[in-house]
Amino acid sequence: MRLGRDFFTRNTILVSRDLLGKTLVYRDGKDIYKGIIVETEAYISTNDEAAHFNKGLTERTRIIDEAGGHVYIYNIYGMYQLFNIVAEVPGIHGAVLVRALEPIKGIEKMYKNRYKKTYDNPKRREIINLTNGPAKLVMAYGLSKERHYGLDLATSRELWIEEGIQLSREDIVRSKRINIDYAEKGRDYLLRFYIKDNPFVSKK
DNA sequence: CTGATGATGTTCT
DNA sequence: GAACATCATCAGA
Repeated sequence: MRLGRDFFTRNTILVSRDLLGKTLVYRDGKDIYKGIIVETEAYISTNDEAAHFNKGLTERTRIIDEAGGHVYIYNIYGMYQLFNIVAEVPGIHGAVLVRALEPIKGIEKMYKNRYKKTYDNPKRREIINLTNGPAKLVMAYGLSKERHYGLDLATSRELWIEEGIQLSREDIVRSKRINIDYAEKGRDYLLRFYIKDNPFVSKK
């Protein structure tokens, strides 16, 4: 069952935590991709200099003003794109960065998207490396800002979130976010969540 | 396994 | 003109 609007229009930090264990589904024509979300980060509207929308919205971030459930994809370092999910009700600004997935379906296609070669007796290392980072999962799924920016996960026919695996409290680890040391306010906030001992988590 | 380095171009000042 | 929510690759151990 797809998650509806009510899941996404809650507090950003709760959405970020509750996204763990859920399934990100992408249907591209006849290809279906599925993966369990194993790592997320929350970016919030107050006192968080790491958030792109900290000083108001721009052309890049405008979708964050919409209702929770919309897709925010942006370019980084000139060569990568990262996938985020808008949270909160319209007018409140918050977003969740999806940092890592555990591939469930469409693995052979992901492999081709990532390595540009056919899937044949892959190494374990290559499978882990498919989706264990925020730009990697975008490449594996074949998502892009041009095609998917602004899609609504609550209603889209090609991209949505489903229930996945059941987690208990002790399966969830909370820590500082990655690579935001430039942010004086916010660098030490515990807004990163990941599934304990999952091999696809990007960093310990 | 770890840590260091270079690639690369959009976005915002 | 600087900054940047990253990754692949390489050297060393």
